Amino acid sequence: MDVIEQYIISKGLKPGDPLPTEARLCEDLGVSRSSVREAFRQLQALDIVAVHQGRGTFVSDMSLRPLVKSLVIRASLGTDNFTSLKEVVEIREVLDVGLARKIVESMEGTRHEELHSITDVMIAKAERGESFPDEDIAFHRGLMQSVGNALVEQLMSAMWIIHMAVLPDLPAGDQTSMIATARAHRDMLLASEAGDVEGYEAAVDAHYAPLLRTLGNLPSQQN
Amino acid sequence: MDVIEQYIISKGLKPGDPLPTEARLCEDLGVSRSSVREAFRQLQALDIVAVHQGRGTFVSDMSLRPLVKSLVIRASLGTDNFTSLKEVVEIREVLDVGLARKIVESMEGTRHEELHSITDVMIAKAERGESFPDEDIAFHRGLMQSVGNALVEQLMSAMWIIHMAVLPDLPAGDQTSMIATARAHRDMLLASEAGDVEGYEAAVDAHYAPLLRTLGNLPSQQN
DNA sequence: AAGAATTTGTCCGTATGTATC
DNA sequence: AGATACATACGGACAAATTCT
Repeated sequence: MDVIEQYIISKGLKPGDPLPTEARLCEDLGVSRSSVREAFRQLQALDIVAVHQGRGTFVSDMSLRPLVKSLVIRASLGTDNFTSLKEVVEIREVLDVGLARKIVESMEGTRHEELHSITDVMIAKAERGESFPDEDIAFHRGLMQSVGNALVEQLMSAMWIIHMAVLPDLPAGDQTSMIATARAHRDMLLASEAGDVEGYEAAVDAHYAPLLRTLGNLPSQQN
Repeated sequence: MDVIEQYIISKGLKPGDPLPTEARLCEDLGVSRSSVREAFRQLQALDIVAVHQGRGTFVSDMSLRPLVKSLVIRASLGTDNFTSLKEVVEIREVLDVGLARKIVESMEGTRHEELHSITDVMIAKAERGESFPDEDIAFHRGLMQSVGNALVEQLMSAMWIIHMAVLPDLPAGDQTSMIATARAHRDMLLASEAGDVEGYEAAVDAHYAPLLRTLGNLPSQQN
């Protein structure tokens, strides 16, 4: 495994570049095919390489999918499922709050039509009693994009995916909370465009409040 | 792999619990040793299971070590190494800023002697021109502990380990920056104990300023 | 369009190193 | 010290998928 890693780094390979075949590596490294395959499997699990039957093995894009898988399982195993989920939601909130200044700084004075239409759809759906997971993730992704940090973006998306994987159904609970959540999104957008950091932080609070209240009160459940 | 995951989840196994032996799984699932081993290798890479020769395979603690490995390689491959590293440092900063209110809230009115002695050592070392990586990680870990979110703690530690793995040497650069960084740590602590959120945020800024300046100005380098 | 070549997926059998009792 | 249980490693064979001729 380490040898292959060093190979990728030393050759400066980029995602998509092909790696030597299993047979080739057996010769070069003087090990059996099983060993090469087990090494590739580990790198595959980390999304460092991608293996395709009949084609070969390639450098992958090293996404945060492994993190998601690991944390989803972890959340499914905690004494009560909601402590783990609460930690994930808190990270989401910490990222939103921690990026407040950067986001407001880069959004101030602009107007993002696509984000506005997303929040409009959110509020409309909430008033009809529908949930809006797709709009939710799209909104947060859009906000994060403005800071120009790919890792932050992926981390936020990862936490959101974990969130939905552990608790697929309700994003908030009753319709009152859903409408409040939808409006909080709009308030976040408006505050950022207005350059109002405090307003943005308050909206983030309002955004997570109903969810955290639900998680705090909910009893434990077995899976 | 999925079958084993489901096995862990359905049986509600906790870290340390033993899994069936490879031979056993071969029979139960009707597959060969190689397949079982390759599945275990993937789960091992994700730190979901731990394999011990001569003893067996056990549920592991699902740490964020896989994330570290993945991001270290990613950072070693970016067009210039410092864009990746800068993203990691920015996440550290976002976590510190995003946790400001929670930290100050839980620290206000208390006095953490061990954290004070850490910052004292930091400042002393900085004035002697020595770096202080151990004290640095210990300090941030100690602060994070007060919020009672294990995931946040691990995420912060992971980012710090990546940081040091990619840039093992200088934490800041010249001695002036090092002293400023050391003092910023003390200011973070004092502000949190005084319940001063704005002061805490300012100290966080001062803490990361020299580092981000260095990263922003440094030219790219090959590994 | 058919067949050959390449490459990964799976399986089997055997021998070896390691930990536990 | 010996026996047992278990993972590690190797080599060979065939199947399945993809690509090339």
